[in-house]
Amino acid sequence: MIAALRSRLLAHYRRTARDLPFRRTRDPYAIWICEVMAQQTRLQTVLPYWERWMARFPTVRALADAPLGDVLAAWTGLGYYARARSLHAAARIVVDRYVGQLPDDLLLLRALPGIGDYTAGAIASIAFGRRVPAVDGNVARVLCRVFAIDEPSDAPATRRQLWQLAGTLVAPRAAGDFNQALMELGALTCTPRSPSCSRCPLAPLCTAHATGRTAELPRRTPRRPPRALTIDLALITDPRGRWLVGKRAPQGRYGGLWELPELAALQSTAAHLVVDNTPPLAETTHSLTHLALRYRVLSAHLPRLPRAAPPYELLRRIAPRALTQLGVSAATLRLIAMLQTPSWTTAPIAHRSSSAKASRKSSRG
DNA sequence: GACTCGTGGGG
DNA sequence: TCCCCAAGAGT
Repeated sequence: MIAALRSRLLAHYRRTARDLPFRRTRDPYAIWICEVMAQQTRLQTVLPYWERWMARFPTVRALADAPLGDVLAAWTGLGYYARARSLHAAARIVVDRYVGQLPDDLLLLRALPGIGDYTAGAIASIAFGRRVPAVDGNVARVLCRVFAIDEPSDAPATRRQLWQLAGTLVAPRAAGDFNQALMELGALTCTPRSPSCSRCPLAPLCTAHATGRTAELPRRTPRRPPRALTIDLALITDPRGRWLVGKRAPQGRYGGLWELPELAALQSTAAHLVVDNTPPLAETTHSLTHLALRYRVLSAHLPRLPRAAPPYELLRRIAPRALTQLGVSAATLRLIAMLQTPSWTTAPIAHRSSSAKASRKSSRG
């Protein structure tokens, strides 16, 4: 069974594997960057970011030497910004402790910030040929179906079981290919809904397929509905057309990124803040996994630059065009575009939601 | 163990 | 339109 699974999977992979740019390198750093970018993010989304990143920060040392602000700017739009902060911190550790060479040991990799069980296994197997498993969402789904695992795939006990199982399956002399093959099978063939069993190399071995249960496996635990949160932002323009912007403290949501300051933060520190009694200049909704944000941009006035106040560690005045070159969130990019686009700002209120496909990809650089 | 942390593609 | 869920990690 194990031998058949390995040989079928590897043969299928070697015949059909996508020609992805990061599969053309064995540079552990390049693979590391790719794996971190791919956390909870589709490969298709990652590709252009990875290409730009490798040109901008070609080596561990280049990354370690760069200011965090440059690193966050390169991450703008990718989400989960703690990944960029961890990557930067880890690069400095690798330079200080390992003379710029990523360690080839699973536990040493696992100890670096931003590298958890999956990423450690992926780097160790793909970049260093170690015989270790790497269980991501794809692998969990494939294994739950092939072995008809009935418990929710994200339950801790199930996850332990899946890692143990994957460990016994990994091909001894082709661990990197084996792990990638399992992931690619989950991404392209054994998909969450309507899997393509007719062209799956594991279908003859798959219990879910044999028993007609591919639709109900893996079992999923229901997700709680997102909490609604309205955040009012201040647009404060000086005579030179610069905007007051804040740099968020490094921890938490959007940590280290720049944005229009939250009204509440300014009110806690600025005595002479005046908020115009007019409709919002722009308004947008922005959905996170567990949060439904609603941003409103209100026109306001402030005679002097206020002290920084949480969640901001810095407040500055800056030209809107320059703001888009700093580390900002996708939501901030969209708000900037709305505030600068005549057809939006001449209307009483500019409305856009994160699901409005027309609002995608503003100008950046 | 339960939460938090982004964004976008696809059904 | 809405919902699901991505080559997860940290607290």
